[in-house]
Amino acid sequence: MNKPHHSSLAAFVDRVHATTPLGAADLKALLDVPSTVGELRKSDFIVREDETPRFCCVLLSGFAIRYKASGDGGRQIFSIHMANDAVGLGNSLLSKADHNLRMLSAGEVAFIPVEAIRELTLKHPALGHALWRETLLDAAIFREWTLNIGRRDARSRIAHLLCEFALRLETTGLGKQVNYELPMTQEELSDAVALTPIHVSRTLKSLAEEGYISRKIRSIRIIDWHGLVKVGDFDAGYLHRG
Amino acid sequence: MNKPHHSSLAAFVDRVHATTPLGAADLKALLDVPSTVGELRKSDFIVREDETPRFCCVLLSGFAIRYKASGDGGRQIFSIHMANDAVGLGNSLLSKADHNLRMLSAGEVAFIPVEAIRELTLKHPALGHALWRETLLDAAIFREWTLNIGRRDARSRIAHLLCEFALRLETTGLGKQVNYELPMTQEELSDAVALTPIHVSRTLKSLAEEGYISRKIRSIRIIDWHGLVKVGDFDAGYLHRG
DNA sequence: CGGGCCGTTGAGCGGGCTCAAGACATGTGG
DNA sequence: CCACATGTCTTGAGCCCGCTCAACGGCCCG
Repeated sequence: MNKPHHSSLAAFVDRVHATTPLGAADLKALLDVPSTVGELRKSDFIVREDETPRFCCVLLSGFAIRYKASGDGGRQIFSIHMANDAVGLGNSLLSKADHNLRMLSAGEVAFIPVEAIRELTLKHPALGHALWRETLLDAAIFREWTLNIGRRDARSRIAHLLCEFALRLETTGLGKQVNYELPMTQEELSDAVALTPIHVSRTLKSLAEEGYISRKIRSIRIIDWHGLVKVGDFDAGYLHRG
Repeated sequence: MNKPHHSSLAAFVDRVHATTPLGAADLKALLDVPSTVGELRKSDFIVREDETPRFCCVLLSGFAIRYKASGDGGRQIFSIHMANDAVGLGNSLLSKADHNLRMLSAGEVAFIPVEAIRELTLKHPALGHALWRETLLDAAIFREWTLNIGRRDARSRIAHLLCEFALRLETTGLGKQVNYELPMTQEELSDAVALTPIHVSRTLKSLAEEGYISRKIRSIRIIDWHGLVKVGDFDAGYLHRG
């Protein structure tokens, strides 16, 4: 977390503008919001549960997860974030973080003080509206995630996650839809889909044997996209992609 | 959905003001937002998936649920709403509803046109901020809900839901913490905790046999609050109650 | 070459599901 | 008031998906 950096948010601003068109003044204000860029390492915390969040962050590179632990040590991952996602908007406006936000890989993060966000939304209502919508899009993805965990079996859950990840990576320009690198271990995957790592391993294997995917370590290649979509009960509508 | 009604939002406005203090002008603006009150019956839809939401609503009485169905007919309930909850804020700012919003019981609903909400937030940034926070509080509850489904066993899931409901009913003045009416069938309960209705029945029975609760039809009495809290791995922090 | 991770595989168990029937409520019309 | 229908809750019996425990193999990095 060192030098102030102004151009780093450009890609993020573009994305917000694409989902919620903004005026020039609003765009400039968002682009010029004070922020510091930090290089985080794998497993670093961005926000820890019960802390008072002081920053809201934009992920510039790398991957991050949001999660919470249950009393008996179980962990549930709520979302996986990638470049140009605003993470911790949800946490930062509340006085106390209710979940953890942590790097899945090494990466760069732009830290924006919460007061700056607050000031921004009060001076630029349209911008407040746009950021609000940003958190709502996030919530829509999260609802599908919950449906996935609650009402689908292991095969569908994993297939669904693979489809979602493929599309989200592609929309942010981080990989080809049918061939990408999963930035997490099977244990982390299991915490995302609420299964055992062992069962994740077996399920991935069977998806490969049935010809839906092939894989080398964490590199996923989707061989039968339509088949995988069907297995995963996947309907991209909830991603609200243009 | 008939006569305009101005005082009906008073309790809702009070609640927003309590969680996010607002100035007099903002309070008045929110209180005077155009709305129509409708009497809905049990099972009526407020918003249906894939529709374009035209209203955002405040529940004045009765109970409502948000849910989504999976391809094979499974249903996942995401939240249960009660009096003075703003429902459909999350849906209404997006162009297409990604989930269903439906009455669990008969009740009154105040419908606020989405354009009115938009206008309100642009003219009164502090109000926009407050409503945004309202949706974030909702999201915090939802995360715990997902953790519940993903990482706890049947006993804990149901105990947790009973605890959450007890506290939320009490904070909105709808019942005593240890003695209240569950406004839903066991089948609906099962869609909330991602179990089978049969297993819900058995689990409720065993919670009763072990002395945590007693029940008559859908009337729940919590006998051992601390015990139930422990079984449910319940920590009220996520409710962000003052 | 040794020590961590990580992923794979096997064997056995068990929590929650399925299928099916019966017991209770509630409401409706006669 | 009863007869009946419908929806809800309960109980039983058996099975299977996913979990647990445990061992092994591959890979990376010192």
